[in-house]
Amino acid sequence: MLQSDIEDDEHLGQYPETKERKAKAENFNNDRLRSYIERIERLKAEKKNLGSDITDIFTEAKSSGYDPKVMRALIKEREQEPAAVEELETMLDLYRRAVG
Amino acid sequence: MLQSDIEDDEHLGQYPETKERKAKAENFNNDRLRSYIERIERLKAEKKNLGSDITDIFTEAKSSGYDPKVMRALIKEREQEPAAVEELETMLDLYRRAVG
Amino acid sequence: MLQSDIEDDEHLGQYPETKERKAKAENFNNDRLRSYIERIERLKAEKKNLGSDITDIFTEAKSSGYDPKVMRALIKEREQEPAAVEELETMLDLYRRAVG
Amino acid sequence: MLQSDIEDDEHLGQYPETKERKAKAENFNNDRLRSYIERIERLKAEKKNLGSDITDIFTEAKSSGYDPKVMRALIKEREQEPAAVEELETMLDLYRRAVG
DNA sequence: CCCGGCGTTAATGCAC
DNA sequence: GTGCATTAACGCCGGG
Repeated sequence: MLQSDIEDDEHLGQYPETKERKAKAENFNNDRLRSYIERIERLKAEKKNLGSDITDIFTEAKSSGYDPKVMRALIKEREQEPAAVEELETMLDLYRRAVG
Repeated sequence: MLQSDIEDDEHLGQYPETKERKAKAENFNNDRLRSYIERIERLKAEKKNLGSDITDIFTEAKSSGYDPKVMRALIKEREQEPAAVEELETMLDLYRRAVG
Repeated sequence: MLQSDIEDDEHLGQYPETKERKAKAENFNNDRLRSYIERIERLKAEKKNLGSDITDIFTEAKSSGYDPKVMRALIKEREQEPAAVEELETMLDLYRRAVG
Repeated sequence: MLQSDIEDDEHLGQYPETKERKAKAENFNNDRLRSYIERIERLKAEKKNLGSDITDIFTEAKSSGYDPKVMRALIKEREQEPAAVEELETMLDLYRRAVG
C-alpha cells in the first residue's frame, strides 16, 4: 500500500471493512496519484510543443538570413540583469589582464 | 547591415535613396529581428512557467506521500513504447547475466 | 545469446557442439562485454576524480579571494578560438543595435 | 586590484612603496591566479580525453554488436546500491498498478 | 535519413 | 533547509 494511504486509512478501523469500502479507498488514492501523473504529462506535452514553436521561429529567422547562434547569444544576454552583466564583464577584464 | 536586408533592398534602386527611406528600411528589418526575438522570449517564458508548474505538482505529490523519484521513473516508462520497454528490459537482463 | 556472438559462431558448425565448447564461447563473449563495461567504469571513476580535483582548486582559489564565477567565465573564454569570439562579439553587437 | 591582494598588501605601509616592489606583488598574485587557471585547464583537458576514451569504447562495443543504450543502462544499474535498485523496482511496480 | 556532437535544461548531491 | 555546483538527460543541429 502506498505511503500516502496511511493517513487516509488511519480512521478506518471504526467502520466495518467491506470490499466496497476498500475499493473506494483504493480508487481514491489511485485517482490521486493518477491525477498527479496525468497533470504532469499534460504539462510536459505543452512544454514540448513550446519547444517546437521556438525551433520553428529559429528556423524561419534563419531562412530570413539571421544567424540562430547570434540570436541565442543575444537572448541569453537580454535575460540577464544588465548590472550583473556589467559587473561580470569588469571583473572578467581584471582577471584577463592578470593571467595575460 | 544585416544579411537579411539584402533581399529586401534588392528592388530599392528604383527609388532615390533618401535618409528617410533608409531609416524606414532599417526599422522594418529591425522590427523583423525584434519580432523573432520577442516571440522566442515569450515562448521561453511560458516554457519556464510550465516547468515551475511541473515542479509544483511534484512538490505537492511529495507532501502527499508519493516519492517524486518513483513518479519520474513511472512517467518516463509511460512515455515510451511498451514494446521498447519490454525489449530494453530483456536485453538488460541478458547483459546483466553476461557480465555477472 | 548476444547478437555479437553470431559472427563468432558462424564457423562453429564444423566442430561437434560440445557443452565445453559452448561454455568457452560464452565465456569469451561474456568477457568481452565485461571488459568493455569495466573499462568504461574505470574511466568514469578517473573522470570523477578529476572533477573533484577541479572542485578543490576552485575552492582553494576562492579562499584566496578569487571569484570562481569569474574564473569560470575566463576559462570558458580562453577555450574558444579568439577569432570566433571576436566574430560572435561583432555580430552580437550588430543584432543588439538592431533590436534596441 | 584583485581582492586577494588586499591581505598581501596589508603590511606594505611599513616599506617604501617602490615600483619594483609593486611589480613583484602583482606578479606574485598574477602568477597565483594564472596557476589556478592553468591547473584547472589541464585537468579539464584530461577529463575531456577520458570522455573521448569512453566514447571510443562505446563505439567499439557497438561495432562488436553490443547496444550502447543497454550498456549504459547496465552501468547505471551497477553504480547504484543493489538494495536501492530493488527498492525502486518494487515501488515502481506499486505505482504502476496504482495508475493502471 | 540517420548518427554523432553540442548546447541547453532538469536532477542530484553538497556545502553552508 | 536553502541555494549552488556538478552531473546526467534531453532535444537540436550539422554532416555523411
